[in-house]
Amino acid sequence: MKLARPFFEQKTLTVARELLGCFLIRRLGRGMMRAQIIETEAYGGLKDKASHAHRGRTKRNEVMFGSAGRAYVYLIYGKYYCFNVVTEKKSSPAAVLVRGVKIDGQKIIGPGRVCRALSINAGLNNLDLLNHHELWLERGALVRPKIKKMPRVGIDYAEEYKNKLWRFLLAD
DNA sequence: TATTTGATTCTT
DNA sequence: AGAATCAAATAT
Repeated sequence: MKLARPFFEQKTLTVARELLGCFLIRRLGRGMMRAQIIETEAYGGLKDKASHAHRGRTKRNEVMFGSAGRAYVYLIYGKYYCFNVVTEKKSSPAAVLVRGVKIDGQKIIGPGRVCRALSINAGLNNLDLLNHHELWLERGALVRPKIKKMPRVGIDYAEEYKNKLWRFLLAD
């Protein structure tokens, strides 16, 4: 079942937790890929010094200021793409980064690797995941999975926000 | 206009 | 431990 708007409008930490076990579906021509989300990170609001939205609206991050349920895709280090899902109401810029998935039983760890595996690039930035036939999200199992919390990766500059346990993983 | 940077990954 | 690589953010 496709995830709907109210799901994405929840608090970012809630969405980050509840996306674990859900499926990211990618359709490419005749082919279809089904990726189970196994690792996420929350990037919340204007205060979070690790968030792209921390210093206000820019060309890159403007999607985070839009409606929940859209894709925020950006290029990092000139080489890799990162895929995020926008959360919360329009006035509250926030997103959840998908850091790891499982496709056909194979773990793909790292946001750049996830995008490479699913052919996600900047052309998909700002697409509405609720109303799209090439990329969308579906609910996982109804039972609550066991979840691990950890500090986020690659944000040493984020001062008092760098040790927040806003990284979530499915416990194996 | 010029310089720096980065929610990473791969090679040495 | 260091390099790759570039669009966008920040500094000038």
